[in-house]
Amino acid sequence: MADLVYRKIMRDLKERIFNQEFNDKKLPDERSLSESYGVSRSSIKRALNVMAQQGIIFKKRGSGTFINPLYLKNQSLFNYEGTNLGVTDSFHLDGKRPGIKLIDYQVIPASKELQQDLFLEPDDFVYKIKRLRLLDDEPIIIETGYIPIKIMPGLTPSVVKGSIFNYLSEIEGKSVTKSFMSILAEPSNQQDQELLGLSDKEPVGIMEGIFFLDDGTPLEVSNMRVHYKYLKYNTFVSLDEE
Amino acid sequence: MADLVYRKIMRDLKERIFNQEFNDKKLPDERSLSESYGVSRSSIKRALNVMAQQGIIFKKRGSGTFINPLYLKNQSLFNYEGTNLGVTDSFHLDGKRPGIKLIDYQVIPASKELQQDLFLEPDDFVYKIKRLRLLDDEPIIIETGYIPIKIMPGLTPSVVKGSIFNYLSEIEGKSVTKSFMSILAEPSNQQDQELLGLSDKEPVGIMEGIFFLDDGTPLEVSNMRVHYKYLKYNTFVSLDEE
DNA sequence: GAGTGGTCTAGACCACTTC
DNA sequence: AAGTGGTCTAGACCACTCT
Repeated sequence: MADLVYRKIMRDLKERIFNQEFNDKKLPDERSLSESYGVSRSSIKRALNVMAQQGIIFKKRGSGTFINPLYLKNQSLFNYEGTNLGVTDSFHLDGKRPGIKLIDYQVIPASKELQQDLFLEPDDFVYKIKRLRLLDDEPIIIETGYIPIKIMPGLTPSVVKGSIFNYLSEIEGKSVTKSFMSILAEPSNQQDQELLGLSDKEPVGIMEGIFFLDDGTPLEVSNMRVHYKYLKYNTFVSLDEE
Repeated sequence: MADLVYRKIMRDLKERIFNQEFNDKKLPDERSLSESYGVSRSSIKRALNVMAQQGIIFKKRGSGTFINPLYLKNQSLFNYEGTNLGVTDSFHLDGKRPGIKLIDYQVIPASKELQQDLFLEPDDFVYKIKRLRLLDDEPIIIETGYIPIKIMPGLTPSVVKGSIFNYLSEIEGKSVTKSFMSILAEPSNQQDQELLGLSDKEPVGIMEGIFFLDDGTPLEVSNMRVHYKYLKYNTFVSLDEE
């Protein structure tokens, strides 16, 4: 995976950009890069395309390829890219210690809506998993997730106290790489206020969506009510399609 | 632009998917598609890659290419993709009539922070444009934007009452295709409550970020305080890099 | 006109899944 | 072993920018 030609070139170019090797903010043209790396122009293009999509560089037909000055000044922004899929993963920030408190865990019949979203039959069952996520013992997210039992028949309360996505990839070799998400905000309700320690004037952010396995199977419907101070969704949007 | 081979194929495949032509949720293999469309396999791959990135299909090495069932059931979701760049554009929803009320419009020296974000010199000036955006006369967004005068020397109050991005593309032939955005939420302040008609328990969503021209020039720093009922940011996230 | 990125082709070979 | 997607190459030709 990591030894693909175009990935090696990406890594190297990022490194060189970081080291200010191209001080006029302009990269060498594709044909030169192709020659100096000893690879085809297509592979160079592929590397550059991915980097352009990540916002690291801009390509301008007829004149060249340029470094996004923001990337130099604020590289940390670019680490949020593609953004938080797993939640445990995205909040390791600031050296704080993440924690999970299990609030509710049961197996229930899938509702109509869950049947739709997870592509289940009327007699299928799902785990309902409600957890409180903490950062240095401070509660920040109330997370309610629904996972079909037929996808994870071996799910146990002890697994649920950790990262389900990590369990999936380490133990079952399945990986979660795609999701639909909606992000919105609401006044906090009483439960939010109790569990997250909010006043009645403080809101929650809501991230709800569906997570998919890499083969397209919908894995989980998730609803996260986030302490508003911890809701920050960073994204780089490109309207090109490729 | 619209007559590229891989785009034609994308359009046609989407059409055929929509018409349920592939009722087993499986697309023909790439080599067959290549032959039946009379194009190279690379062009097929390109079309399929873009569609996979959009979440319309899933590719599974060794077994085939499959339609995301959510796309069939809920195609509307996929129209939000890449998501709101221009703001006027993204709120035409529901047949409501968008409006703009100009609150403040002046030219000021660029602050340190603006100099950083917009790559300006210490003696550069920016327009400060504060507008209230309406939907059917109901206020929904307080938008404060900063644009360097040297990029748009001809900006006038009358332009500012409409879509600046449309003006740019129609009159000056420049297009805005990329942005960094952060999305968060906060309790509303007094001005939010007055302008957006909120109670003190109702929050605002905040979308702040930088818009870029397609050549990489930063065009605008924008801060939008959104009535919480209208904040809904939909996104399809893929952790693959391409 | 020279330089640079964009699109497309044709084909070799690899990696994974399924039978 | 056959089928299917993934990576990579080499090269042709087009479209835009610069001067």
